[in-house]
Amino acid sequence: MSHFGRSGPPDIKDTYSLLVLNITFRTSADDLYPLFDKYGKVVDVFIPRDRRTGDSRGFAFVRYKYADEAQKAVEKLDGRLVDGREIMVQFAKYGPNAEKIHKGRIVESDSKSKGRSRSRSPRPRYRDEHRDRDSRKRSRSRSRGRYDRDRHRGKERDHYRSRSHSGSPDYHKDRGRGRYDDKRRSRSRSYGSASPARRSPSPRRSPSPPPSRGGSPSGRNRKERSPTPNSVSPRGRPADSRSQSPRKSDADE
DNA sequence: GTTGAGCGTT
Repeated sequence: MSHFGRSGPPDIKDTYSLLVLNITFRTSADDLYPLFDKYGKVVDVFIPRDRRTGDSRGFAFVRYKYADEAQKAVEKLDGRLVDGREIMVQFAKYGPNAEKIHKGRIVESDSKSKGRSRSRSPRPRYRDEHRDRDSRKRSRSRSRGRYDRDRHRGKERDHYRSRSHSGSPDYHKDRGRGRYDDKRRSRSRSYGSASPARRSPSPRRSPSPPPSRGGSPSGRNRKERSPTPNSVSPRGRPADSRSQSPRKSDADE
């Protein structure tokens, strides 16, 4: 039975939290308890799950009674194949008892460990090295982003929709910001990738360096505002094909 | 039914 996490935190005054990552979405605390308990005294195993779906997030927290045991479990269970997947066990960095861990310095060396000649591994993550770091980072915006975005977007949109379809300054702001960000990023990349020297042969001599953000927006702003201040729509948006021909549904909705 | 970097609840 999984009485872990359901009864809440038993006692974190003298327990060390271990973070288990890379676990399968089907792995439960009961499955990790015996595995971790074998290496030391596990006080509690908690696996954060989604409130809406109730599915595991893919990581679990294992609380050990002693640091030496926890460390041992980390070295032993870290990289262990669980449910067909290699799990990553490491000391919890953030959490309710993070302070304790930081103070106790369990990861470094304890009075108990001191006497013991334990050559702790320099944490050589062969897995990470083998795997492409870029790919990892890129894939990062998938599961998490999806959930977060879906949740936030749906809520916000619903809220606005519920209130009124007209008068949404935030909506415009959000959209403009997103687009601006994209454009800026694209340009920024071009500069460094295409030919920075050509665009900026003498950066230090240049009296007006490329404004990144807030530095001197007048450069771009003035350009749009100076030429055709009257052309701009009353809404404050320049003539745009998209805005010029709004969908009927837009007005309807 | 899917996903895969990270940090936690009664």
